[in-house]
Amino acid sequence: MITPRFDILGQAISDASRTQMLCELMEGRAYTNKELAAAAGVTPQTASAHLRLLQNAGLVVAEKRGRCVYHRLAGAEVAHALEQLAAIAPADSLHRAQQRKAGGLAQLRSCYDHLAGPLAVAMTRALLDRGMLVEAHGAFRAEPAAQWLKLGVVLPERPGRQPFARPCLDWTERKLHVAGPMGRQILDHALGSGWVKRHRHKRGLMLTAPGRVALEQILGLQCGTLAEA
Amino acid sequence: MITPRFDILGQAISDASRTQMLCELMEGRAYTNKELAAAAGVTPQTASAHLRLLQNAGLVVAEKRGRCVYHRLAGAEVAHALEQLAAIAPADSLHRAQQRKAGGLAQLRSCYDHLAGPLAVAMTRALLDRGMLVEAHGAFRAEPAAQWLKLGVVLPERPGRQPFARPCLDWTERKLHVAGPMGRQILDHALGSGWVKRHRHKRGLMLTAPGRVALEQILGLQCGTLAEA
DNA sequence: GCAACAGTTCGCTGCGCGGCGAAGGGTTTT
DNA sequence: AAAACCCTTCGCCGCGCAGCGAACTGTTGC
Repeated sequence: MITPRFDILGQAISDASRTQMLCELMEGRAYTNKELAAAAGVTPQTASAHLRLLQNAGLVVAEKRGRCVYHRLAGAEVAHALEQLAAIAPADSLHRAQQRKAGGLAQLRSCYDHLAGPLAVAMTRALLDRGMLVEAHGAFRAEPAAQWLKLGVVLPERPGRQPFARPCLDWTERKLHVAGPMGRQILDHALGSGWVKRHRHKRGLMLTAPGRVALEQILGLQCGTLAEA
Repeated sequence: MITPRFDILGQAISDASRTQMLCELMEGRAYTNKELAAAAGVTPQTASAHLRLLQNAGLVVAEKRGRCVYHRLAGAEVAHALEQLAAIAPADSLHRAQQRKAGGLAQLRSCYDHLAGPLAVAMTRALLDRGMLVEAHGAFRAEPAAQWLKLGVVLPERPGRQPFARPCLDWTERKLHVAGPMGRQILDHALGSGWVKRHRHKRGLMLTAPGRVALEQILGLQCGTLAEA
């Protein structure tokens, strides 16, 4: 019988501590063992064992620098597959409720290599409303517009094999936002031009004043209230 | 922290017996407890426990009829997610070698609701070569052609939200073949017109003589040798 | 009614593995 | 050199769970 080794992968994500770590890593940044241990609520030595397992499963890669070891997702395919999985995973209302109570956590965050969170969903909504994006064949097609450059997006000359603007289902909102190369360009540009900044210790991103102005000018987004993260 | 309940899903697919069952179910047919138990190499009572777990995870649904209980995948999303998972799962050469030795097993089979296996890959290859399909944006775009009707495919008037011809990565070959509504239409037509038949006890599909002729006429496929499954 | 069969429930055993404390490399700082 | 720090390895405990045999329910066929 034809059986891909689901079990290795499945075993890797079958544990609550490991899924916590993976969710943390979905931010796209590299994390140390200690950080991930704290995120999962276990001791460093336990986290170490988990990370080795994730490494063996090919989900995570490690890079040693000085006395620290930085862990990150093995690649975009891994992030993509985890997204897909999250899409069919049972939504647990308990978690969502408690994260709302925690106070607008993660209004804006990064999802491996692109923006996510309610604000990213709103941006996508605006792009669709303005006709800059068109949903077709389960993908986003980008229409030529001068606004794209203002968002830091350079449209490709000809369609590539991979989707340029891939829809990604937001974990919290269960709504689509822009991933793929376009999503990456937008995130890069937003970070580079200071529209958003990474929180120092908390997870997630922060929309700056210039960013708020830019999004309002370019997309007509009223995100003043959204930025109170 | 935002954590979808990966763990429930992960636990469901973390066991080798359960993954065996899931792979069996990926054929798209409904199976009894006993059949799945045999496929996984465990006793019926063990399989029963596994199936209840898969049911709770929302991956499988059961339907009682007479004294038999028929189990099937919960839906196309589940099949799709499992495909994605298989794409990043480590390919174990051991299994592939032993299945080759077993004698051309699964030259043609069904992958939930569409054709898969080497022959399906060859068909897709032919469709691409003839320009009936074009790969773009990570999806297949269908070009109008009279041949489509001969394959039982009715092209949609306008692009839908979901991809009409979705590429699906074959587990064994690691090559693309056609899934999505188009894939389903092709499988339905192939079964309806007697081009392929389901094996009585073995897994997989069988290409019939009329089917071989049809594929050669329509797509120029020389699949005489491929059909020896 | 009885036998045969599909499926489930129960109780038990044994392995696997998540978790931590203690101890052992390495690296950076004082 | 010593202290502080990050990470890992080792050994141990305890839970969870896969697996089976035995027994039970429900359905089909004689």
